Amino acid sequence: MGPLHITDRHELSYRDQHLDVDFEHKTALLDAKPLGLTRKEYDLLALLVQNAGEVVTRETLLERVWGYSNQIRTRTLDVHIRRLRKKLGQHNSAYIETIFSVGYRFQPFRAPRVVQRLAPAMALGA
Amino acid sequence: MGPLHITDRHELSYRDQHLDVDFEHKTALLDAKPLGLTRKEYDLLALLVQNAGEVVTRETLLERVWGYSNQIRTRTLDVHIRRLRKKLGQHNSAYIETIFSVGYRFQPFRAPRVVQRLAPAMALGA
DNA sequence: TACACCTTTTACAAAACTTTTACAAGACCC
DNA sequence: GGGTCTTGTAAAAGTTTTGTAAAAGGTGTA
Repeated sequence: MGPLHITDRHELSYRDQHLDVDFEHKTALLDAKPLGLTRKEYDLLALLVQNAGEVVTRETLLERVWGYSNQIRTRTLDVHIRRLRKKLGQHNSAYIETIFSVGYRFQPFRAPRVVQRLAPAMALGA
Repeated sequence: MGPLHITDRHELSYRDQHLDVDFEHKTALLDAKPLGLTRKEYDLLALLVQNAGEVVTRETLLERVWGYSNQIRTRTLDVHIRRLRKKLGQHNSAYIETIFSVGYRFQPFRAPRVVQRLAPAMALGA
């Protein structure tokens, strides 16, 4: 049906302290209660969650969730992001970050923020 | 002998005791915390860092980061340098040198040399 | 058809970012 | 020191991107 085929990672679900996304059944729970996402909202959240910790560009989102080729000017992504955040309630801003002029990034709840660990310094006097 | 060995090669990242620049993800960490650079700030820092130890002329910076041809009079480079330095915090002046009338130079962090005093010079009230 | 629900667009507000402006401060040369 | 050019800085102005509410459009179903 949808233009979306998520196979980047083969996780069956995502779970953290508050959010629970079941990729098999395409459902999402927040604090154990159904989020009641629409199709597009779910697709959007799923794509972000499956790339948790990494920026997903607007272009990618529009292509994978909407099937839009580039160069299409629309605000529908913004509107869906807004509704997603609304349904995520208190945690919304912690979950979905805006990367200005690039896209959005889903951050796991209270996740370690460091993408790449600092290696033990090669410092002389360390 | 610095931690960085850049010639013409495309390094994936730069790293020293405090600063960590990921050219792939276009992110920068200072003491393991995201630096929160804007696009232009990142581009500017990246270009300087990729030429660490060498002077990058104003002309080059304006051309590569801004796409400005020569002979354009603008202060935007200065302003961006200032904001970069601000975000680099304490280490800013050590990191970004001004080469008067020429340009700027990024210098890899060097651990402050421990001065070996022969006498027990812990004289605070000197 | 009428209705309920979902999606997209529209129009404007707000926020983020960039550039310019104006002047202060510093560097260089005589 | 005085003159001149360059850089530093703060703030204003300008531009672009994102947020938001509401309306309009679309789809499926009873």
